Amino acid sequence: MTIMSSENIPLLEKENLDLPQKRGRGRPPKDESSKDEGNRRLELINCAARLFRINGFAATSTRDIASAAHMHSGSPFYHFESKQALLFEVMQSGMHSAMARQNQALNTLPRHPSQSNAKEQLRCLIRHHFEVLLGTGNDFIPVMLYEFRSLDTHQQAVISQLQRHYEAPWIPVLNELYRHQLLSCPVKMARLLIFGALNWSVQWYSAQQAASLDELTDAAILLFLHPRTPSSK
Amino acid sequence: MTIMSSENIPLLEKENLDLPQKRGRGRPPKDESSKDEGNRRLELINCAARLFRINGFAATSTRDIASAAHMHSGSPFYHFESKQALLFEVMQSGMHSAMARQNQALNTLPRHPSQSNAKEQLRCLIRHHFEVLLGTGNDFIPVMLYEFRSLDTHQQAVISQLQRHYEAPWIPVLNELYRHQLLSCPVKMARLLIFGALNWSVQWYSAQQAASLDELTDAAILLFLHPRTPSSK
DNA sequence: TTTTACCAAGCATTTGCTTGCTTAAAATAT
DNA sequence: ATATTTTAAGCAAGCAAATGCTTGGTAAAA
Repeated sequence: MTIMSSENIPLLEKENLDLPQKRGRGRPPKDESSKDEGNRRLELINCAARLFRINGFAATSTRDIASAAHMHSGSPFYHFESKQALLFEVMQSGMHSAMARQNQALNTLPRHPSQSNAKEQLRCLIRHHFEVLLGTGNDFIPVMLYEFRSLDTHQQAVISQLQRHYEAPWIPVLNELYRHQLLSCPVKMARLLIFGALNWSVQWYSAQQAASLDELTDAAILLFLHPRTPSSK
Repeated sequence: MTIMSSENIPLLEKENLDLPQKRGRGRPPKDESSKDEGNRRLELINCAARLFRINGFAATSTRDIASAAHMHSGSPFYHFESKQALLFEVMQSGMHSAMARQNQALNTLPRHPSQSNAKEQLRCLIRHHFEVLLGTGNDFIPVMLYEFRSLDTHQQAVISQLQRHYEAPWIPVLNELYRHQLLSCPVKMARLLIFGALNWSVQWYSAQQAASLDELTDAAILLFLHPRTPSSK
């Protein structure tokens, strides 16, 4: 972003003069559901995630982020020690949220109903991953996928660890499918290629005009899984 | 990159004082194979491609590029009107080169040997695409894939057009495979998912330690294509 | 009175790009 | 063959804007 001369946010500055709270200076009221912990901080993370996703990390200035959160240019550095630390927080909170929701999605599946529900488990994992990648307001994971190199080596190690945790539930499922010959490609390679196919969707998917996430999931299953019994159906 | 105080390239400045040609000022000799057209300009494109790939477009300064090409900070602007124009050139020349080599690769295939060599054609296309993505010194296409948003709308349209040309030969091949039920997923979706799986490899592939490009190609074929005849062996 | 959450102002770099000049090879004229 | 002009390629210096971040203050809630 360019073309903005020093400290703007001009509209809000004028508009809110007569509003009761002005949402600016001073300690915020502790009212409303008590857990106010990091309310403004969270807003910064959300705004940063959106801007990082749209413009990329290096092309987004801390002034852009502050402005999107209706702050002045120096204020984000009260909440985060650096721009890079903010990026790191975006990725970390995105991963934790994604992992929590993945486990939740897996738990809704019927509990070990005999052997080969591996296919249904894969469908569930893929469907949820599309949600994480393409769902509205889910900017965190795309940022993680496309701005990994902007982290320092230590931060990269932490995120890699989280990614390994996220992918862990996929491995036994893929192994099972390989055992039953629904998957012909060795599991290690299959995992890399499948995640690639899914992750790349953030490049071309647009909510309007394109297929639904369910249809995407069906297509992916058709592409990756080979129906072993020609006698079926 | 940072930490370098004004106009450096200090080593070359001193070292080459007594060398005959100093490779700097003045018109370059027209010798050697006559076609010298844009020799220095080409060097800039190569250096820019490498740096853009490693650090990203926004995180690479024009000073970094100049320095990598052993020039001073303003000199690239003799050859290119802007940093963005240089990015555009990187992508364009990368696409033209990739398209030329793709056609060349397809032409080495045996000419229409009866019907179903579609599988061999797909293998050829995938193998070549891996080469384009992962071959040594091929920074151009990865830059195109990951820095598309840094172009303006007109440039994006031009590159999209080139991409459509590049993907054109894939479509009849995929249609043929779908007709023969070697591919179960509708062609349009299959194309998007397959390119995703391949393109994503630039994120994880490393020449040492990993598989060869041939092995990658085999794995991809195994994942995407369903062997229709269980009797075939 | 302490703490939280910010604002106001600005500093030090970095960055994209410009301007004016220089050098040496190539083209042309003598 | 020599002298002159032209041109490709770049250097040297720097400007204006943008950027990451710091410092000192301040209002309000606890």
